[in-house]
Amino acid sequence: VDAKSRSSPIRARQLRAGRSKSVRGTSRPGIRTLDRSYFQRPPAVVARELLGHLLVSQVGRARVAGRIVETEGYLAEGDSACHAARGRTPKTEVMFGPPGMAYVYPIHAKYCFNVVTEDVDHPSAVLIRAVEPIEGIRWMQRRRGFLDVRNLARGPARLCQAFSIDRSVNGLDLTLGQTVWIEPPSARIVRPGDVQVTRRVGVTSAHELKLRFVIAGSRFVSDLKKRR
DNA sequence: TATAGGATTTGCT
DNA sequence: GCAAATCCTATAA
Repeated sequence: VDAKSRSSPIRARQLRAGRSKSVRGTSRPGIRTLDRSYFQRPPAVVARELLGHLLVSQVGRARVAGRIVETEGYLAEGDSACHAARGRTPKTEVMFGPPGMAYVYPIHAKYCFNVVTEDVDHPSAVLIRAVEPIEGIRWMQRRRGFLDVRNLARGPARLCQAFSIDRSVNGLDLTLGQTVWIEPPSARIVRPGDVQVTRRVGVTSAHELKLRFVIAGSRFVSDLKKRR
């Protein structure tokens, strides 16, 4: 890792991702990733549209995938619950960069996975809170230590454990289709009427904002209490 | 160096 | 329903 990449976590991650391409060989012609313009939109829009998309991770031979059923938006302005609201720090650095990058942060000895949205210096993101396991369930069960499919990726930290997402994924370019990426829905399109909008889970401020999006009726959402 | 608190999860009552 | 577990980050001293 040279001096330039050391000064930029994002660049460093890109370099690592580029190197891993030949090692892991996860980039295949068949993979359809979302391009940067998809993420270059307001977090509430991206959060809503990501429902039904496929979150994929591939580490070595372990490929796991799940249908996104719950997301939350975090705004660049007027949102005290957004980490970037406290300013630009090493932790929030990635949010201030280009859209389409992974923002992974540690909390309570666990991790949460976000996608950076909007433009540079406009720090917003979408938290992926839950997916419905679709592929690689055996890998998820091994990583989680639980067999119950319903609890494999129900909740942001559980999801990260099942998908093997940790701090090394922070700053990863999700448009590359390497290690972790998101694919458009192949079937079961989510209709507007199937989307439920509620207050966010767990935040200790900005309770008034309704930025949580769930596929109504899904058994795989993280918070089973009826929120408004 | 110390401390408080967090976009959580789990197990026990 | 409640509280412990667990550890990183930011802030203050």
